Amino acid sequence: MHEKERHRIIISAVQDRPVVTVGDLCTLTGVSEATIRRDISTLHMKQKVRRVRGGAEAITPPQFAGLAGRPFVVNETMNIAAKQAIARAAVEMCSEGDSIIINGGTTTFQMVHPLANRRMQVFTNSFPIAEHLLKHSKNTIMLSGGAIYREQNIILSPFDNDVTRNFYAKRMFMGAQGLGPIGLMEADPLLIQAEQKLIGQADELVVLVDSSKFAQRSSLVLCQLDRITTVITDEGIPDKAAAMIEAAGVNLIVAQSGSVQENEVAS
Amino acid sequence: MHEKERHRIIISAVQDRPVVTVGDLCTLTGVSEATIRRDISTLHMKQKVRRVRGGAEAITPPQFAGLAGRPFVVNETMNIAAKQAIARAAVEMCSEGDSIIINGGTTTFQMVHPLANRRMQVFTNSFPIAEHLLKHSKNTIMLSGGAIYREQNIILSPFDNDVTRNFYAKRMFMGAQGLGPIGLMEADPLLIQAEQKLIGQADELVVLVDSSKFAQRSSLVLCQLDRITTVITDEGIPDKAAAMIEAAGVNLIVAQSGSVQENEVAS
DNA sequence: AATCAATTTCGATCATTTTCAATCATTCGG
DNA sequence: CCGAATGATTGAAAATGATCGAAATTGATT
Repeated sequence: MHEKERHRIIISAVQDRPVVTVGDLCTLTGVSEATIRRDISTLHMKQKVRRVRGGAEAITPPQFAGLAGRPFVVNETMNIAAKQAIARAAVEMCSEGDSIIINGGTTTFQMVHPLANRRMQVFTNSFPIAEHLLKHSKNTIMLSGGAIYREQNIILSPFDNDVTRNFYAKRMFMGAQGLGPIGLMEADPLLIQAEQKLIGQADELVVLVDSSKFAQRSSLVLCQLDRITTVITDEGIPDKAAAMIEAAGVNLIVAQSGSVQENEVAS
Repeated sequence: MHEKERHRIIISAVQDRPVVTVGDLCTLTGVSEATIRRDISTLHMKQKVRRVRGGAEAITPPQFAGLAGRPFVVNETMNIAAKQAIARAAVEMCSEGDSIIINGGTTTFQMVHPLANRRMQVFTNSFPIAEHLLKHSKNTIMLSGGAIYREQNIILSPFDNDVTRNFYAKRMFMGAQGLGPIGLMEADPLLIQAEQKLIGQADELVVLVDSSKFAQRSSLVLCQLDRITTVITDEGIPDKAAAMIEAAGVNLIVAQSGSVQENEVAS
């Protein structure tokens, strides 16, 4: 077995498991411990693996624990105020007891706080949203089934999910990557897939986008403008975009991020 | 067991209970108390856990206000050692990369800690299990869809769930309320429903019951003995029960909760 | 409430085992 | 034959487990 081959094996092995021992790699490659140690040493120099006592581990810090499943990675501190105002306006559209669908995303996640006092039926494909509502509210939570995608923080199934198909709601709330004359745009194909499974399960489609999204362009178009019932955004929306939305016959709600709205509870 | 692995297990363990004792961690990892203390000490330095007398606790204050969605409230501090030993034996049945199904329950929940070091495919109907594994392991998590029942902490759908139906696994692990000559018994109809949806999706059915369960009787029979492949229990099992199980042609594994471990081989 | 005894837990130390790094001999390919 | 890579050996370093006295907790009694 050649050196390069062993290196590939070692790099591949540390991906699969948190740590690989020298002994493991010996049986895996069939060479002596001394050689494995030399390999680990050179790979450590090349920053390909991290050398630890007893073997090697992946270079990625073992802090993944906070990364996945957490609400959202250091939650885009930008626009957080606008997102919260938008989310609050979205929740205010709903009455007690309503059934709604919330598609996963950083903006829609902000809905969990105003939802804390409600008692509604919430269907979502977002693990963090379900988790938060489960722990901090009395809403009924329904979850779509499937694999949990750590990066996007959504649950998605390659199969048709009858739970999804049988759940009908008054409104579906979703975010997006961009919103333009072409329609609603998304960047991640996985998100597209998730969203398209849910669209059509609700009477109204409500889109939550902060005003920066009107400048964004993305290659993937999710649906056309006239499929949208309502757009909720913040005060920064350009006049042109507002005109475009209203021209398409879509309701436009501009959430006041600054101060007074109705009464509010901080959760 | 490697140092890093132990650290992961410790970090994982402090998540679901206010404090973990040194003894718990010993049985969980199979090393001596001295080593556990040293580990806690280093993790304390790294701000990963807080060191307290008797063991360790999570660095985050016990702010968990939500009553539901919590792993399992104060549920049975009793038998916790036996349950952990049983769960550990269950995980040791599996190899890296295996696909398994874990049915929700207090005993099966203990499988999350030994699973922290694994990279397997885990399908579950338990929100707490999914949450823990998502945050503290690199396993692939698949979740069944449906409503989240707060009391039982499981996800259940009134509809047929194609995700469930399409997921096939080598083994399914489940707990139970009781195990007698009549078969496997459960107390809650909701759990029966959830379990019956999953049985049949795996080649082997492994039942995790601590020895107190052999005395329990319940009105609802889930399945007959011969449907079970393996029973894992603790040393307290009555001879009569052991005879009954083996007479039915079911494998019986008695997990040693206290001390002795066999040698262990990764991979 | 205060004190004392009994139990548990901790920290330090030391012996044992495991792992490492350096050295040297051997093999392999040119 | 040379040089690079590998394997083996050995003393050093590190990790682990066990032991024991000290400190803390518990709870029982006065």
